[in-house]
Amino acid sequence: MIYHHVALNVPLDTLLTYAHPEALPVGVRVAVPFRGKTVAGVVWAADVAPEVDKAKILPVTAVLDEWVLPDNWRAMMAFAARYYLYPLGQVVFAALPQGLRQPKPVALPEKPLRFCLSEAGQAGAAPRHAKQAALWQALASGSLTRAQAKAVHSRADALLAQWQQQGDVCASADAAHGAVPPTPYTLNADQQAAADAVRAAAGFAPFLLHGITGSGKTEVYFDIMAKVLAAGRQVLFLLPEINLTPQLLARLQRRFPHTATAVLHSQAAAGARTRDYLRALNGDAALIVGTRLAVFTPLADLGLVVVDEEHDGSFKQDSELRYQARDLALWRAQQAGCPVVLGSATPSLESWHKAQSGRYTLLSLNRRAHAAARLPQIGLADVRRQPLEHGFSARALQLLRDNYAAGGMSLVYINRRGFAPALFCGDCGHAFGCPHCSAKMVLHQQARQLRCHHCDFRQPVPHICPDCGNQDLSAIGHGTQRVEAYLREVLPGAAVVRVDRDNTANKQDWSDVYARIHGGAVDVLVGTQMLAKGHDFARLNLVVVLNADGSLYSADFRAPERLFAELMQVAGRAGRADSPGRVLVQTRLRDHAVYQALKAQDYRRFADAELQAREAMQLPPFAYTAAVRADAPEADEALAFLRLLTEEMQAGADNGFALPPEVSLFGPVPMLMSRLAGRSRAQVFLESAERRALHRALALCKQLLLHYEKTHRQVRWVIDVDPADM
DNA sequence: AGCACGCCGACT
DNA sequence: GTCGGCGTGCTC
Repeated sequence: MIYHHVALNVPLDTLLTYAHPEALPVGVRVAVPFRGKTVAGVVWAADVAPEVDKAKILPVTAVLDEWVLPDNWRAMMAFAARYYLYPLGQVVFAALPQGLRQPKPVALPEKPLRFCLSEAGQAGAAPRHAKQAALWQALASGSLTRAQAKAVHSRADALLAQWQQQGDVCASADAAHGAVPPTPYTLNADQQAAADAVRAAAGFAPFLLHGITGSGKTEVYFDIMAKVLAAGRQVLFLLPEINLTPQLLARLQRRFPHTATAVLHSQAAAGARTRDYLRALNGDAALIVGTRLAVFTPLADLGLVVVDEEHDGSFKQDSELRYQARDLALWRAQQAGCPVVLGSATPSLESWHKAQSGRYTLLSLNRRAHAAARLPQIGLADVRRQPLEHGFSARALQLLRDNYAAGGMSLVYINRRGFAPALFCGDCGHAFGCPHCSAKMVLHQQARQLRCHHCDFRQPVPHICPDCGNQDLSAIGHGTQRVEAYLREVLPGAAVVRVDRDNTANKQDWSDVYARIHGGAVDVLVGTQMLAKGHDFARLNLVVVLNADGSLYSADFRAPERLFAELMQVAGRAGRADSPGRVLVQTRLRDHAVYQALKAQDYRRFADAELQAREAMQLPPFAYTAAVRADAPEADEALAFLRLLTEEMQAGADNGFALPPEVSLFGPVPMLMSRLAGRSRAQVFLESAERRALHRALALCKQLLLHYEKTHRQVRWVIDVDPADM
């Protein structure tokens, strides 16, 4: 019997050992018995010396597949497990699509047939019928898969069969790489320089593409991708969920019509995801486009990585395996020895710092791609001493009225759902908090409910104060619903549409609203973050931002960075076509660096000032950080649990758990939201200028956590490496 | 994570 | 006497 280490989907830090008559290839999926059930596993090592009693070792039930997960993919899994201190088996299963997590065989998808014109076909004449001629033309310019042909002509199946029989069309069963047509547009000088720099790169080469909104980053990506695809290599293209729209996919399809494309994101159907995953593994897909989870796709021959909107928070997974897809994408590019392009109008300070210090090559697009499109004018309304009408300054109202009168479309941006963010007793000051969280309940007028936006607890709106019996309860502050109601009042006749999670829960709702906006049937949009990203609204020429300051009062040092990126993005919604837009931001902190840089639309100024402050405080990117978080049902229980850990590490005595001298430890402290969904929460912060020292400290933390969790079974804990927020 | 094993209170 | 509470430990 040969012994094998097998990775299973269990929270164990060791691999389990199984026996098989012959040595199995590493990376092959197997079915194995585990606790009386049959589960899937991935062979990690063959011919190992068993560390456990041989009598306990069970035989492999079945070898599932004829293909294996490649070595470079397994190396990434091992890296992620080490870096994020997460059990290897669970990393492996987090990286597999649902269809490969079950102990069932899965065959590689058949190589899609590609159709092209035969010599006879090329010599012959195109059909007269216009639609048929279009398909014929498409076949003449390069090979098409069945699906691609169908996109050109709905009855492509029958036509292909007919033409094949006539000998005009032939089919072949390979080539993920069809012909890459020449670039259909002309890059401007900045775009060309950026594309040339990446095209000239050999081996691992990281680039930061900083391009203002509308500067045409996508055309630069496409131009670079064209070269790599034409060379027959694979491209991994990552983007935030919100940007992975049918519009973008259609654009890719138009630009690379003959390239086999895999689309990987959480919304994709399970079967399609497994199929695309395996096509990428097998080299049958050349372009792999997707959200953060696509970074785990096994790839046969990676030649380029692109991360669009690299600053976007959605690249960080905030549960289970807490990975940062942008960082893993860089690791993959390094492993594959290929260029990686990170693109953004407002890069993360981590990436900007690396570009400034020369570790990344900075590429800048400083002009809007369409010369006619001018940058929006951004103004600040100081609302410190102004009386506000339902949250609006007089200037904001005037702009909205004028724009409506002139037939423009406006966006009122407010980062609060609901009617009012809080309900108070006018007499005794009682505030209605969530019974399960340390947060105020939000008033939802239409639903006649108080709702907690953190745990979704709901209760009917009370009419009397539970403390003093007073009936004078007042709603404080403004949410989207209240703003919407007020705008209908002051702009009679205007079509006011609210877009937030409450009324746009599903895709259908959104596409309905989207269609109305594009049909020109909307005068004023009221919305939250949902509206900030991804979509262009041609008529939109005025953006009013209410009450943006909130996050700047928070203790999170990344709040200004995020607010700046968010406001730049919202501002970019205004006037993207041919008329310059106007933006008015209401603030009580007009002198804050965020607003001054926003007004000047000067990312560099903001980033450089912010980096100076970060350096002075020894915060990221000048230090590496990690958080150890715990939660438990009882108040202070999480705090007490983490104290066990920190006391051991700071005891001074050499108990084997002493904190390395290069690492600073802060806490434990209750989390900002100290109670969530009925559990108390606390965290410890670790920080070091040296990554290795930080990881040594985390390894000690993990040992202690595994030890103490045995006697504190109600406590749950997580280690978050490079946490995104505090 | 699950799931079985085990050692103490309230029931037939 | 037993049924079952969930503390403890293990999974190849």
